[in-house]
Amino acid sequence: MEYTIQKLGRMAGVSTRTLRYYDEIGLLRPARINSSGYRIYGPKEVDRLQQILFYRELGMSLEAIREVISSPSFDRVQALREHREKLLEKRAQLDLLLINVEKTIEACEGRIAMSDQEKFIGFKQKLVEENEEKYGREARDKYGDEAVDRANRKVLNMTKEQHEELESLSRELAETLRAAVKTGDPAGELAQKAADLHRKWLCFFWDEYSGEAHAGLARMYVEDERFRAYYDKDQPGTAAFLRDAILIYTGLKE
Amino acid sequence: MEYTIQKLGRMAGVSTRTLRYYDEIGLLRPARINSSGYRIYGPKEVDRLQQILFYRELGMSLEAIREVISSPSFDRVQALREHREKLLEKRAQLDLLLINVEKTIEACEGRIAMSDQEKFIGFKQKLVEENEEKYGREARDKYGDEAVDRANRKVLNMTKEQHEELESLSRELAETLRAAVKTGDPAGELAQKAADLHRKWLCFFWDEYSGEAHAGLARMYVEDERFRAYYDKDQPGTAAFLRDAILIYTGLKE
DNA sequence: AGTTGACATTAACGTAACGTAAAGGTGTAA
DNA sequence: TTACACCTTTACGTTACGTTAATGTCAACT
Repeated sequence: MEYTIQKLGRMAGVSTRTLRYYDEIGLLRPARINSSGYRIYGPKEVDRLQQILFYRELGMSLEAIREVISSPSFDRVQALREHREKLLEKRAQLDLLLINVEKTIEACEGRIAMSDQEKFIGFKQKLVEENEEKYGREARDKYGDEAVDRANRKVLNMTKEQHEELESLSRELAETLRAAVKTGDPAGELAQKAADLHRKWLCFFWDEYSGEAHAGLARMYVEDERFRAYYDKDQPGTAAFLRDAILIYTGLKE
Repeated sequence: MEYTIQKLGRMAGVSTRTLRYYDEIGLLRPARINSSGYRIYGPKEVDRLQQILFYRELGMSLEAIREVISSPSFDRVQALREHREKLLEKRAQLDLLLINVEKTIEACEGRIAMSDQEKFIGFKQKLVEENEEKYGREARDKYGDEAVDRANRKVLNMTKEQHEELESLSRELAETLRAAVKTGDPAGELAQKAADLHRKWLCFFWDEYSGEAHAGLARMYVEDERFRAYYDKDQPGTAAFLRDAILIYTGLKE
């Protein structure tokens, strides 16, 4: 099956300008040019465009997309599996946003209170997106001078190191918490380590740490059933366990 | 609670540059400037930023956001309810994309066939987004000269009229189909009207209509259990009913 | 045979929403 | 007092296209 630029655009839901731009930057070249200079796209281009749109949907830059799908080691099925994972992550984040908006409505109506922290839960998807952009380049640069370059510099929001630390911190927290819940003892070593990791994680966003605020957030995790359902979805009771651990950690257990 | 620019940025997950930009364009002004010229944000600004981020998440332009939330008739709770609806739509579209990626994986592995149309299911969210941008302005312009202006012009992808026609067509199709399913007769008048509406809807994207392709798409809706589950989610049996109606409509019932 | 009107082309300037860098003032902890 | 993380304004750069202009192509109607 062959398509002119408009037909392909209509089918895929993109403008002709977009397709010409993709041609211009070498991201998606037409299969051939007919005698009148028209761009003609074939089945291979259709599939490539689909791949491009998947990556675009996940917030990757066109430059990075081109590097990835033009790589000789590019594995289409593998890429699709990764898309699936990323789309699932995105949906989880969307669910958080939905909880957020529902809670905000109730807060507006004065039925519940809401901390400033809570008001921004679910907006952090950027962390995922930025991640992707960098991984594409890093693979090519093989952790070259860019890493060394940025190492000695401060960046506005977060340096790459901070970002990576945050990622590994999140993972460590999740693992520790999972193990701690199994012990069943919120005063135990593992649980207290989890509370400490949670404090460190918070300090990435807060920068004025107080035990009261920490404990307040912990209570909030549990008191609102919708958030609790989200946090408990892997292991029931996790939110309550973390709250108890934090209350002990901060010495505010009353 | 008061925040400096960086603290607010960290909490909300946006850069300081973004906050300064929002100040510059009058979208989010700080509560006050302290004696050193520092921007200080208060609780009202926190809430306003949250609103801005909700709208931004839904793809609205900053200009349109400002118009909406600065309007004297702006109702915060009403806006939040709309956010909820839009977020739910977005999640539904994400689910379609997930089905798409899963089907594509199977198609890559040669287990199933996939039409070119199917490959782009779930990428149409732009229709929703563009919609929003315009509604914001239209409310202000009161369908002024812009409508007249664009009326006589051809637009690359779709004119506003085409877009609106598509929207109303989609609604009409959904309603007709819902009523037709209740009759239970795919050869009946309502069902055939639904099939005709579906053909018109298709012609917005296809532009080369053929009964075979139409029937092929109809079969596809039903044969794949995942798509079927999606289309049947309001009323079970809808997909199969539509397929039967289309097979009769195209005279290709074999 | 001419005209219309939807399609296609290149070229080039415009735009949104910031990123990034430069040059410098502020606040506090060592 | 020196370091260093914070703040400021100014200004140019970037991405991913939108938009306009000027022009060629093609099938259909008159």
